Amino acid sequence: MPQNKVKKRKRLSRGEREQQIVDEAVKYFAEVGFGGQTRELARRLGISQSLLFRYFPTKDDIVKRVYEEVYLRRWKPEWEDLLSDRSRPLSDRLNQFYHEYTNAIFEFEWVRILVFSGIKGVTLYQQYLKLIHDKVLERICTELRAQHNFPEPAKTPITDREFDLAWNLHGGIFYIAIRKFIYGSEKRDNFDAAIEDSIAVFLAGAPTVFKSILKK
Amino acid sequence: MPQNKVKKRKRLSRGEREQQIVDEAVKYFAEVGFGGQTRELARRLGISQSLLFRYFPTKDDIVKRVYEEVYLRRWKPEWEDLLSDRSRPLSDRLNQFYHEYTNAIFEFEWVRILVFSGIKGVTLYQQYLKLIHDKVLERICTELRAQHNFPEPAKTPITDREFDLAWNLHGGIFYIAIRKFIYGSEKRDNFDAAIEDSIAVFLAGAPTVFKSILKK
DNA sequence: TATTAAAGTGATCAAATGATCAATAAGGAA
DNA sequence: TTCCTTATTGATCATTTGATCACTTTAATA
Repeated sequence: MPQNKVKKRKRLSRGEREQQIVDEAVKYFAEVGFGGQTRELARRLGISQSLLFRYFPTKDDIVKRVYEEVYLRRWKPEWEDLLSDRSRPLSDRLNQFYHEYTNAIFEFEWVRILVFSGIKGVTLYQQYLKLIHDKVLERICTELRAQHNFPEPAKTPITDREFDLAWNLHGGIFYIAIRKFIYGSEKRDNFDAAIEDSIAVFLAGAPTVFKSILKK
Repeated sequence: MPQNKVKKRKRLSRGEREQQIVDEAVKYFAEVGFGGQTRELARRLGISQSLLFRYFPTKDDIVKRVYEEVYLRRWKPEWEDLLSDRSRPLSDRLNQFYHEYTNAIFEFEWVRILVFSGIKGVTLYQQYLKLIHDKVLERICTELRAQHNFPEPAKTPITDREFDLAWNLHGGIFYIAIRKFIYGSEKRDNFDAAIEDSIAVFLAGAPTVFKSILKK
């Protein structure tokens, strides 16, 4: 009878092992928060705790790496073009963007790491908010103006109030993820209908308010 | 020259000391999260660390008490009547409600404890979301129907899609607080204008979507 | 097969941290 | 003033936990 195959599974290459550690760290910290212990992380990986410190000088370095892993790789640059593609109705573009965006983002690990990072006072998420501001909201406001023949942003810069409205749409959608993954109070999995409706309300209601904002 | 007045300030009554501990715990944990240490909390209170355990058996009991302290005492029952008061325009009612609500809620301690509690898996916040659902969103949907002569909820129950729209409004507003107190990316203090505009968009856009939801 | 660079481990340290308890002292009652 | 309840404290325990290091084992290479 052959040896039970429980042992002798070590000696990965530097790169492989490192990636394996990072992947498991993302899952683990998303589950328990960044207070999780290195021993438990090592146990889940099936390696000794000391090995972690061969790959990362301190626990904090693991945490930082987890941030990077989670924040990067999700944003698709083509979304920026999508939002600005005036050959299609704005409604279509917004629906496609938020459909794809929430598919990429509405995920247990991502949302929880995101919220935890805010608590740790990390600035990475602020950068992420800036990305949303610059690449999404700014475009939404611009396109909405174009659709209704309001002045271009080059002439009349987008006001705080316009950005606030776009934030309200975006925040309302993101708040679904918070209810689901942070508070566990939302049981559904598909939010396409909710998102479609939110966009419809926004497109039906925003022009009126934009108009009152933009008239001198 | 009299003794430096640094000492001899102890022996409060049971009730006073307990309240003092709770108040400081709210501030402290809101600042650093529930990973904060009992020694530091005691230091801020100017008492010995061991005294904390005379008032609370474990640190976790302090944490639980902090939850209660933060969640209760903020909700004003008169808001429920306010939202249903059909002698006033719905727009006025919503504006007054969200003005008062955000004034009561948009506070460093409250928002952060709220988010932390989600992370600790505590059910208290789920109760809070249920409160919002039952006392706020349900009323908003009902009033919006009434304003546009749609069927009453007693006849046709409010649908998920209608609740989703109300959540979008509410979540968008609450997301302002998250940006401000969790991520520190929002520097302003007054959000009345942003809230007014969000409500205006909702009231202008929602009826159309409600109509398409409610027609068979 | 022998060599060797480096992946991996177990033992252990040191600091942090929740909790306990015997001793102290404040301050109201007698 | 004296007594006595109890609020308060300092010392200390027991665990947890991040980090270190000398030693072991793997597997590519000559």
